[in-house]
Amino acid sequence: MTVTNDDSAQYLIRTVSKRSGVKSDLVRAWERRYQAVNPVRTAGGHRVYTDQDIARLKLLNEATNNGHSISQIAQLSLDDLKQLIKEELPASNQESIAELVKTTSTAGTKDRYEIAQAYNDKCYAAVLAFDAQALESHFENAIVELGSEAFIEFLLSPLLTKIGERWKTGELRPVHEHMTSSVIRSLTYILRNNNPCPPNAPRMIVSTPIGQLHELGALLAAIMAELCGWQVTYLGANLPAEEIAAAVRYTNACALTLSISFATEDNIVAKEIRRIKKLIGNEVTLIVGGRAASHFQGVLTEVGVANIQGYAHFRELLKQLATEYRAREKILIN
Amino acid sequence: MTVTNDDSAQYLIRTVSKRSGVKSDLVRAWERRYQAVNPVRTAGGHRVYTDQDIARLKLLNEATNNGHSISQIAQLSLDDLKQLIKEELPASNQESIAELVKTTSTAGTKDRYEIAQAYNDKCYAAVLAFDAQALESHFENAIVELGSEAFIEFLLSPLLTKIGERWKTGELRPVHEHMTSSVIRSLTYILRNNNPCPPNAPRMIVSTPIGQLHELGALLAAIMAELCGWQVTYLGANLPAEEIAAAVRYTNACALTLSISFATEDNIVAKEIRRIKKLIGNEVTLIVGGRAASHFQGVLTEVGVANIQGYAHFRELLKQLATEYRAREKILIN
DNA sequence: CAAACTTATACAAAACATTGACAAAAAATT
DNA sequence: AATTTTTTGTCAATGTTTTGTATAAGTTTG
Repeated sequence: MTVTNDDSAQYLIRTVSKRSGVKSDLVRAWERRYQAVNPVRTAGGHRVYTDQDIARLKLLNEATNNGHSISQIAQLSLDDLKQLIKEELPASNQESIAELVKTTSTAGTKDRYEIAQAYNDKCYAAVLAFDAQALESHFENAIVELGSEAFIEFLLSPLLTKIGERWKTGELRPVHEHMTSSVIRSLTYILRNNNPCPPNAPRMIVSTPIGQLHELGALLAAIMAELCGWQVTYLGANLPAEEIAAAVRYTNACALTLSISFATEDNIVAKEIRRIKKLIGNEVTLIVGGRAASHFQGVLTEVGVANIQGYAHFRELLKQLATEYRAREKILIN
Repeated sequence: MTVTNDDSAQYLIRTVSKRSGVKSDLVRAWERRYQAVNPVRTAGGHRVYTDQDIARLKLLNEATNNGHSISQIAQLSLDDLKQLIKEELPASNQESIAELVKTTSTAGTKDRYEIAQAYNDKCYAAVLAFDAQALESHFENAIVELGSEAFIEFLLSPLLTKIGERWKTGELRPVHEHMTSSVIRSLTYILRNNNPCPPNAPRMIVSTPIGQLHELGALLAAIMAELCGWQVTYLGANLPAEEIAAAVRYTNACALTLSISFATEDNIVAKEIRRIKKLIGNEVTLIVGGRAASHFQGVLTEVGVANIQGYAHFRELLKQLATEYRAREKILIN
């Protein structure tokens, strides 16, 4: 959440002073005498500071209050300053420092997978404990730390698979899945804002056919599609063929993704898929995925639908289709 | 996200000034000096603004009142501005300023109602056109302009009622409701962050009994409860009694709210309510509301549940129960 | 035509910059 | 221990920039 974007927010000296606790005059003196900060200037000459500068001054202030002489520490790096404070204050107000450390700690690509693994354990524990707040909090941190792509590939996708398995063994109840869906649904807001959808994005509908009550797979599909540059309308689970087809019509979608995660012995799902295919026609690409999709292989091949095989496959398909449809759009315009 | 849709541009500078709290002259100055907004012009040269512009100016006003210099923030995106305001709020002795801002820049309740009315029309049009993006955008702007409370009371609540009615007449299809639910679900993230839940908030589960597929009412209840200081776990629609009761147990919730918006002739709902009541016992307060709740008046009185009568009633009950449970908590601690 | 909008220019208060000075505290030297 | 020197926070004087507001003269709108 506390994403420090160097370009986005810049502050004048008054604000910096308020936030860092160092008086304006002193900020200037520290700059003049020891180059403690290097603010850029406006056309008129006013100093303009970044979030990092504020963090720096905050730490410098704390260090000087602890007895360090400003001339000696003014030019230290942010990390060195954090180290300094950490050693000095073992017990007291560490929240602010903890936050500062968090904002600047950048994960190397190497340990991303391990980080995701750790989050995975924490998140699953939160699901098991039915702690929605903890789950949301872990997700938020993970998105910041891993980035949207890695978040989905290394955390969300495996986690949902795990939940699906544990649900079958009876370790988790349906409510666990409902609660998780609810949390993930509200997360889509963050993910969407991290990756704003391009202007000419192709449209997609994501849902679940009637009888399929599990929406985690569909949610994952929707999030992935948005990250691959689609403009997704997510409808939730358990919708009859006519409704899904109506949504496709209304939005002029060029693709429809259905998630099937539960194998039923009746042939309702097969019937629904046939009806949907008939209603949307051949112009709209129908994609079917999910844990139990292969159980209905017969129908899928019958109506000519590729069965999605895992994360990478879906991603590839999404990107390929997106470029394809964008190209077609261009031709139509010209 | 921040698609400036020229079609929706419609306000002249006088209206913009009133709604945003920024004087007309200043609006023009901010545009001239810093390109804070880019209104379209009429044939004659008059500026025409969008809802987004209003939201933008409102945020800019708040930020400058918080000490940010207009030249530094004028070109930030809407999201960055929201972020900025959010970061400022937890800072310590700013209450006085925040209050001043509230009292000076907030539209009166009369104006608010009218503003909400305008948004209501736009939002309903977006629902009818099945335009999820437009709907979300309108909601976001409305939250900035009206504040969370008024947003719910004057916009969300009437809108959902309207949707329910139109659904019955056949003007809207079930998909419309699903799409709307989806948008509102992702909105809960904003609303939750606007009103962070207090540390000792009593817990509540919100859901819909089996057979009740409409979740709009439940969503509204969940959002309202969160704004009244509850820590809500939202489970979505159509859950069997055992699952709901399990969620209550897991979370140690002291209240359970069920929404019933569709009157069925079978007695499944009545049965489910009886079972739920039995499972959760008398320690947990059961609240039942929704358009069709009165249809089941018999069961409700039988198990001793108050039937919610409208927005104000529910709000009162929520606040009263919250203080009650917090008091009980205190006694248990001492 | 009147009300509201436009541009352009002007103006003053608040905030910022620079320079230089000053005194208390800390450190070094005698 | 006493004295000198350095460090460091604060302040004052003076000029510039930023920013909200105001005025004047012309144009658009209903």
